[in-house]
Amino acid sequence: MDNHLSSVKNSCRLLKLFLDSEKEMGVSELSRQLQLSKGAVHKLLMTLESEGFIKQNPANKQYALGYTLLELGNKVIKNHNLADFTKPFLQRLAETTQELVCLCIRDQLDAIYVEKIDSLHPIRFNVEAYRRFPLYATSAARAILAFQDEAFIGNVLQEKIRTFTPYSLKEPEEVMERLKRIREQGYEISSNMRNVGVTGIAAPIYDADGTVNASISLIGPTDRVNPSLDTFIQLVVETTRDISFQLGYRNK
Amino acid sequence: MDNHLSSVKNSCRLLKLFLDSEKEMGVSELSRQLQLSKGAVHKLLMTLESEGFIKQNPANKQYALGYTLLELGNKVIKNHNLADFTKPFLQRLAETTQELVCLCIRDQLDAIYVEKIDSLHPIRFNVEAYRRFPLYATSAARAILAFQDEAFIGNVLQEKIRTFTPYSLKEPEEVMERLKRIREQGYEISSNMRNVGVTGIAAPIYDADGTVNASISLIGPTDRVNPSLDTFIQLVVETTRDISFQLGYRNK
DNA sequence: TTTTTCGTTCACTATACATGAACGATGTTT
DNA sequence: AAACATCGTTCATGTATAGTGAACGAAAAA
Repeated sequence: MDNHLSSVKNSCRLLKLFLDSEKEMGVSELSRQLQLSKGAVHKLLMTLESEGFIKQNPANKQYALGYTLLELGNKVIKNHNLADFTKPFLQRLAETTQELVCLCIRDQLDAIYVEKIDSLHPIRFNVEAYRRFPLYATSAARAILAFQDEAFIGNVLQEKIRTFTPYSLKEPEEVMERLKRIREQGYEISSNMRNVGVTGIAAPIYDADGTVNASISLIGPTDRVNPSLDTFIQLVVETTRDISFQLGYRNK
Repeated sequence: MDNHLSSVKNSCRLLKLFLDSEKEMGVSELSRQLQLSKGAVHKLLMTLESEGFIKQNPANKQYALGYTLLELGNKVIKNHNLADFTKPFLQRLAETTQELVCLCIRDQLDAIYVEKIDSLHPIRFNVEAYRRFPLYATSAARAILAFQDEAFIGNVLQEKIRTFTPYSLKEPEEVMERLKRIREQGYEISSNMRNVGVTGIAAPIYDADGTVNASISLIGPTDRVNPSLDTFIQLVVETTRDISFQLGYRNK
């Protein structure tokens, strides 16, 4: 808060408000949520609109996100060569297992699915790509979190833990225990924690220097995943091992 | 420039610089391009980074776009229901023609492809989605531009015209003439103007109130498009007519 | 080694920003 | 229809803040 540009910070916060809103928003609503005067919000919007970051609907004077953000977001993926690089591996894994396969990365204190191959089963589970979620929440995320240093894990777990189902992990200690098991066995498997009836299998991707900032996970209905559990685990682990090797990681 | 927030404007300009850069950028380079002091740029970057809009590579201290922009960009598509709505129409058109089919929209003074179905031919042409380009540059864009009011068209054509091939339109008068023909025949067809050896066929989508802000285009190698030209034109025009009708547009 | 260029920090002053009230327009309630 | 509420937008004002430019150590280039 100290050496930050307040109006820039406000504009960032304003833009992010649209992430959790399904509709357009007006000056008054934004000013309430940001706790800023209407005049200030209006000026923010005018500036952002002139740069294409915001778009006003002439019909109802309400505001929405602008297409320049689409350009910028697309550029982020392009810059992220890990997604390109791992795509063939994901495709092969998806083909042999016929289940949803995702590439998950860490960004700051959050996890994001940046690539996925959908299952072709008529009954299939889906995840939301490009949207942040907590690093303790899914198997893919925990497969990354497990290999961060202690201080970082402490940081993540000190915020109030969000639960998604009655089976979600609730206490930091539960998560810590799970992370320990992930480190021991090299992969994570969990059911019902993010969505009931859904099982995920995930394993970490190592960089050349041995750090973990990404993982691959296989996600599907528990009924269908369980019968092939051992094969699926092996396939996921092998895939991440291959990728890590290609990235220059050499397990002693 | 008057009632705009300068630091917000600077931050927007800074972010956009990354669109035309293939690599990460440092404080000095950004400060040169923005004509701002290094100190100011550094403070901008610190603020943007704290909000996830920018990411610093610890290895070389260079900066790149952050994943929050990925979230925001994705939200823009979700909000844009025209893309969802037209997708089935696009898919049908792509299936019958086996060529690249795109949905193009207008945003301010630019055009953007917001949806596309790739051709399955081994030899196929591709376009860059989610990236702005001038409204006079492609058949899809001109199919939109032709139906804007005169003042707007004048605005677009008064900026220096960018050419992409030796066959691109160079003079405002040439464009105007072409737009007239589009209005007369209801569709646009052009070859070699954006890419040599490529032909595009495009027709406008009308809103319920009769305004045009989107178009559909079929794009492919001239050798393959020409033999079926008349059928393709008819199919494109019919598709846009169907969509316009569904949107509530009633041609007298 | 020397020299340049880098990212980062800091004190300082002009100025640009957030405020809060007032405006007309729009839409809701009585 | 009339009264009311709420909307987006505008504006003058005083203060907090943004941009400057020099100085720093670190890292690369010569």
